[in-house]
Order: sequence, then C-alpha cells, then structure tokens
Amino acid sequence: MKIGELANVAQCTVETVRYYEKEGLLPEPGRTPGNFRVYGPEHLERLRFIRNCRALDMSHEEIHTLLGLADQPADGCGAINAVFDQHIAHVEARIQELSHLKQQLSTLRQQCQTEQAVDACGILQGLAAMETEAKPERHTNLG
Amino acid sequence: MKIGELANVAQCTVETVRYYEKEGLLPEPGRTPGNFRVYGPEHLERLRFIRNCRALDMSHEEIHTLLGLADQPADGCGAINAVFDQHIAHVEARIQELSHLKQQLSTLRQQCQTEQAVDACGILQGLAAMETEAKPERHTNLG
DNA sequence: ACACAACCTGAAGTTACTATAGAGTCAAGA
DNA sequence: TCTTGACTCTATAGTAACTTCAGGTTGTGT
Repeated sequence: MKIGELANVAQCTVETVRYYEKEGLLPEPGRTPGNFRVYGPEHLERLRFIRNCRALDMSHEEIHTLLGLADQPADGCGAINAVFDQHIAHVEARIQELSHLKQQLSTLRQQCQTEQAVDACGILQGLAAMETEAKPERHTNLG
Repeated sequence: MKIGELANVAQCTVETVRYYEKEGLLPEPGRTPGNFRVYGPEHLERLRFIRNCRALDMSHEEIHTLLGLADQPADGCGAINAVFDQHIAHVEARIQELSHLKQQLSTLRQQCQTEQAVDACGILQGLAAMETEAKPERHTNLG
C-alpha cells in the first residue's frame, strides 16, 4: 500500500509517517518506479505499535528503546518492564505536579469572586506576591 | 541592578530574562554607558509576576493577556477571572487525561510480571494489539 | 597590566510534529 | 491524446519556551 492508505488505517497523517521514517522509528520502505513509498503489513504493525506508544505519551526516545529491545527476541523482557515502570512513574509524577498546581490556582481564584477594579483584584495581587516556587526538575516529556 | 542580580533574585537564568524581553513580556530596561541592562524594582516585580504565572504552567500568551489586563487599572477584573478559569479548566482536563493514561499503562504493565523471552512479553503484545485511541484535541500548552 | 567574571548579540538546538512551496506521478474522463 | 485532479515527492520553516553556543566587549580585583 502507499503512504496515504497506511496513514489512514493507522490514524495519522502522511507527514507523520514520513517524519517517523526520518527519525528512524519506521524502516525505509520500498519504492515504486515512480518513487512512491510502498508499505507491507510489517510496516503497518510497526506504525501501530508506535502510535500506541504515542497515545500513551511515550517519547520517541522511549519508543526507540522499546523497539530496539523488541527486535532482539533472544533477550528477556526485563528491560522492557523497566522502561515501562519508568514511564508510569513519569505520568504519576506529572499528575502530582498538576494536582498541586490546581490547588494553588483554586486558592488564588478564590481571592477574587466579584467583578471589581483591577487594582483590587485578589488574583493579580496573589500572582505578584507569591513566592516563586522552584519548578521540580523534569525528566520527562510530559508537559 | 544588572541582569545577573535580577535573574538571581527572581530564580531564573539571565538567558530567560533576555528571552522574556525579546518576547515582549518584560519591558526593555535602561542601559549603562557600557551597554549593560539596568533594572529597577518595577522590572523585578514584573519578572516575579511572570515567573509565578509560569510556575502555574501558564503559557506566554496567557501571561501576555494577563499583563495587558493588569496594565489597564480602569477596567474591571472580570476578564482576568476568565483567563484564570480557563487555565484551571486546562489543568483539570490534563489531569483527567493523565489519569486515564496511567490506568491504561497499569493494565498493560500487569500483562508481564516476570522476566521472560521477549516473544512472550505481554506488554509488547499489548502495545501491538491496542486499538490506537484518537488523542483528544488539546487547547492547552500542558503536555 | 592582566586575568577573569559578567555581560553583549545572534544563531542554532530541543520535541514531535504541522504547514508550506514547488514539482513529479498516475488514473480516469472528454 | 490531453487534461484534470488526487496523490505523492523533497526540502524548508514554523510551533513553545526556553537552553546552549560562538565570538566578542566591559568591568573588577590584584
């Protein structure tokens, strides 16, 4: 199949497919005499794998690692579990962070319940007065 | 004060300060005869405001809006509340998303509790088999 | 006088794409 | 046969919020 069909069944755009190829996540497919890419089922399976990883918010680096491990059937899957556990930890950490932010935002929001002059707006006063919190160091791509 | 001191008290790097200036978040300060930036307390207050907004994960666009509203003391603060409410909604939505992801990740993780051959690894099988979920459209900068 | 820290500008790198420009390929209809 | 239109190709730039780097200037302490 050609790139448009592949992208279609894999629920992504043709640009994304070409991008994955350039990134080395997807192997280079064959070409027609007219230079169009031709994909087989193995490409589709790999692309599905990648898209599922992305749906789980894994970074390209993580996916790269996972694909590398998966391509060595002789090895055990302990390393795979490790990648997974780390990713879960990232997600959990981000949820914690965001919950904390939400708490702060709600507190600030309660400083101003009514429409009043800007000078008196409790939110602005709060934003000006807050002690800048050091952002926790991030080892994740999750924003 | 010079840029290094400003950055220091505001808990950020000098590069970040210069970047905020280029982005129009921080007004251009005066210069010494030797072309060094010189800041006053008003710059520090503004920078603190910005850093607090960033600590709350607001985008530069949101901060820009907020600063614009704050600079018009005649106006009411209803618009400010609106920006805030929307941002809180973004944070809540992202928490929901991540919680859902965590759920899926945990389920997958349970597919493989032991060290075994890669071919049998339940995680990889799960990743290959999952039905790619359409990613919800994002109207936020939160990753 | 000289080292060294702090400052300056401008450009490129980061992530995972998306968008655009300009050109080539191919199947079907007139 | 010609043409239209859908699809494809490559290469380049843009996105967000910075960080890093290269190469040069200014100020300070001894």
